[in-house]
Amino acid sequence: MSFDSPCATPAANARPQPIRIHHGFEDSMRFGEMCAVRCSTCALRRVCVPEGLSDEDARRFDDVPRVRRAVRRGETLFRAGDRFEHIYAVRAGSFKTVVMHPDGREQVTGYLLAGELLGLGGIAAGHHVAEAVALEDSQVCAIGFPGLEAVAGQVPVMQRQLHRLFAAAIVRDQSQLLRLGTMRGEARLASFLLDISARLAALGYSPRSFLLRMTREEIGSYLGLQLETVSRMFSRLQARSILTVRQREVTLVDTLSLGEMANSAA
Amino acid sequence: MSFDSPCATPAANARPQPIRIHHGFEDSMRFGEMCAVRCSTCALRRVCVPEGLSDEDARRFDDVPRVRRAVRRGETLFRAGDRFEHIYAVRAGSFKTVVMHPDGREQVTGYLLAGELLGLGGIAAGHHVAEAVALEDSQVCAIGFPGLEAVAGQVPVMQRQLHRLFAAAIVRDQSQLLRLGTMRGEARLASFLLDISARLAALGYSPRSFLLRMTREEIGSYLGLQLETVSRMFSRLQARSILTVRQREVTLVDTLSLGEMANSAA
DNA sequence: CGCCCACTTGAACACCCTCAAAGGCTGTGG
DNA sequence: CCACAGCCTTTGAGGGTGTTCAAGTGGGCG
Repeated sequence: MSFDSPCATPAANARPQPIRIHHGFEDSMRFGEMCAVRCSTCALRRVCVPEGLSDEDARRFDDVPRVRRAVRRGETLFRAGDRFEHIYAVRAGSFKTVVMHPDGREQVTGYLLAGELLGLGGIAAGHHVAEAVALEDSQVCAIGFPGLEAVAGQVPVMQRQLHRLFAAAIVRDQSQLLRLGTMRGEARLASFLLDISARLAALGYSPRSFLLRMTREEIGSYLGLQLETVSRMFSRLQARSILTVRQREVTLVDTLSLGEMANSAA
Repeated sequence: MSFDSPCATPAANARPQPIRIHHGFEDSMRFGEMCAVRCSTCALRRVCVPEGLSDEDARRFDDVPRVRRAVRRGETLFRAGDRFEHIYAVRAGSFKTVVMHPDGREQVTGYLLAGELLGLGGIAAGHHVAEAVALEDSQVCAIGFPGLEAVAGQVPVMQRQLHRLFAAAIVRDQSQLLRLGTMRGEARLASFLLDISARLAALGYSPRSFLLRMTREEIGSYLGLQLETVSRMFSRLQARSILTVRQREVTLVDTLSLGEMANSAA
């Protein structure tokens, strides 16, 4: 987990290698490779970086040590107990975060898409408490946290953005708590699908048809259900013509009914 | 929700009024009253404020606009939709945070004790998403967030502490997600009680015997259970001599068994 | 004292889990 | 290219946990 790639020096620039990453990023890189990058040319700039940075501030932000890193599907970005040094911005692909129970059971606590931040919880104790696993071939920006803090201290608008992203993580967790605490299985799934749909839409993808990157078991863990229950719910929703499922490909048909289910008391 | 109390000018100091606040703080104040305070004399300093501040930094921190405020039991500190302006540090007493569902149901998402921060999620959207309600007569420090950010930008150790407190909120939420996602009702209650016990111990209170400040209904909402189920679980644990309950007064007897329950798969 | 609210306890039922079996998809190696 | 293994997914049946509805008790406060 150390950044010893020959490419990881701040001055170096990515030398693209023709390996396709999903989600249509124009540039690509070898897996395991890590390259210095600049945010000013990043497609996700409007998600990560605050609007209206002055040229000088933007330059200062680009000076934060930061490397891009490709993570293959199933690989872990960090594990519980790893020393906290970086936060990670998902650049392409998707991740799950998993918390381990003392007895070995796992709980999926997060499902992260492009533009979202990973690993923030690690600041509390100086080491990560969760594990982050790529759900597909993905890319992240690893941002050295001390450097980021230093810049945030000098550029108020950066600091504000950092805090907003912290808060966004808290709000995400809270809405997940709402799901687990008050909803029936069916409503949890409906709400989960609508949430993903909205987040994909915000990234410019189709909110109607998408590929789930988690297995039934992972979705179940995330929603506090068993994998069989998740499967049954999908079948039931399809039988009611509310959506169509084929393996992990979901197409929302009746978004209104889905919304009612997510918000209904029963 | 504006700070227009005559006492709320930065220079003024508290004029104690003999109203008792639980949890044994030496100084007290009238309810609804808001007074400027300094952290350097606060009993919770070691929880809120980082260790080893230089004198100069400590002075700068004390300059952050900040007022103490007494909140009577049942009163709300902020509501969902309120503009986000302050974060609140619990000084004495306890709070719950509640998220409202579109259909009117409520979900208790947090149970906050002295030294913990309230309202952080509001930064994300500029307004609060949850509601905070005092569970007993309590006191908070209301800290103007822009001012806090300004000081954090100048004093790295303050900034680090702020981030740590952010992260602590995330970690708290994650462990609650673990509870709701993987545990049976009984294990949830056991884990909840142990969590409270540990947090009270950290504040110097007895970890063995304490007063729950939430009703069965609120505990149930927090744990994703019905109030009847919570009541039954308490009765069952008492029948097994693992604890004793009388209304809201709980005494943990067999902490080992409680821990096993919280960590067991079944 | 009496009201109200919180809490307790019981019984029937619903939801979801557990166990089990079978079919489908994917990737690997022959 | 096919065969096979392994995992993911679906579906069924039965049982357990927690919910819902209902009634009754107890404590706190006016």
